[in-house]
Amino acid sequence: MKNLERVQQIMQNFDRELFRQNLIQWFRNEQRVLPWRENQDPYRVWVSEIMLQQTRVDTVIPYFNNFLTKFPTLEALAEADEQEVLKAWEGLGYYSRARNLQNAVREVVEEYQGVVPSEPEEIAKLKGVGPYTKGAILSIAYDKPIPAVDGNVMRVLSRILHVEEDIAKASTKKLFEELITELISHEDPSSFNQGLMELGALVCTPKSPSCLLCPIQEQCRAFEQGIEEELPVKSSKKKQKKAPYMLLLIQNEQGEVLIEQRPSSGLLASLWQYPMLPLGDVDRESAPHWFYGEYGLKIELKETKQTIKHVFSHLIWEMEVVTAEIIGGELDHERARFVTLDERNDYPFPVSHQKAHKYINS
DNA sequence: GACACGTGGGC
DNA sequence: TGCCCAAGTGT
Repeated sequence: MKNLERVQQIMQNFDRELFRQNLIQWFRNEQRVLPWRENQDPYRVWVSEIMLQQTRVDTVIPYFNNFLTKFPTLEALAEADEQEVLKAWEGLGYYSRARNLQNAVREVVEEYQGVVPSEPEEIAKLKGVGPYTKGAILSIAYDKPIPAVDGNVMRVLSRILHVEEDIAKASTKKLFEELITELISHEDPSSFNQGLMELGALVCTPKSPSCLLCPIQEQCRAFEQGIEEELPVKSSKKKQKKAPYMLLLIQNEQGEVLIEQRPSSGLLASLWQYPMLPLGDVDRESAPHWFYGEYGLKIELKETKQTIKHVFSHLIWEMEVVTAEIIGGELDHERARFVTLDERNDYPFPVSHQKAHKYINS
């Protein structure tokens, strides 16, 4: 069935105006006080929407406040060093968001005279601004009736309208965008979009939704049938692959520790870490030889500490932490350097390697 | 369409 | 413990 046809089928006998009124009224009364809701500044809305991608509100709040203090304007962010931006993002995860945001902000400053574009076609070209973020910024900052479909919206609407399509599929997201296009309030698209998300966050939660408190209860098809817990339908993801490493803690005579910068693309791009070698590629016995070839330093393995386990969304690192002593050679590596423990604090580290900090002798 | 891309919290 | 999740995007 074509989407348009499916949309008509779903929307049959659904009172859109009642839905809009109840949702918007509820949002105006019940919305949380959040730092990015102080005003409609497109820059603030933009930063918040990027940070909130796949990330909880409670986690984002302190990062948002710190980020806006360090980079209060588009211009301030455009002029900042990338490393400084990554440091402000340290611990938030999905670090390409930070680099894409800064790139896009630089483009707005250079190509749009520092004004965040209010046209869908223009804002959609910016790096890191996908269909969701486009709709969120345009509706919240510019009051434009554009859909902003995230996980909340799909969950809430799948229940209210009884949609059984798998929300893990991209095609289902398109279906919801078309549904929202039919449903969205043109009077207050900002409260409508935010209301849908707020409802998903506060009432129509993934587990044990609070249907008795729901402003849309009388219109909810899932509640009517008592199947709210069965929706939305979502196919499960596969589990992570394990990747074993040896992580090396190496200090020179001054007590400085060896760190290196990760490649500028891929996992944890441009962040810093302790040298780490993939076990399996290299075994424990040949590790010093491998290390000499890579870094130009002759080392001797000393003490084996604990193994750090770090779970990512798609893989698991198991890092055996080993201290090593320098017995010769000279550091010869593009992206590696010795730093004092104080200096180390200025470098953005992924959480996985922050876990190794405590094994350093200081 | 499928997979890479982080982290911390809840049960 | 392990799995699911939380305001997605890029390739």
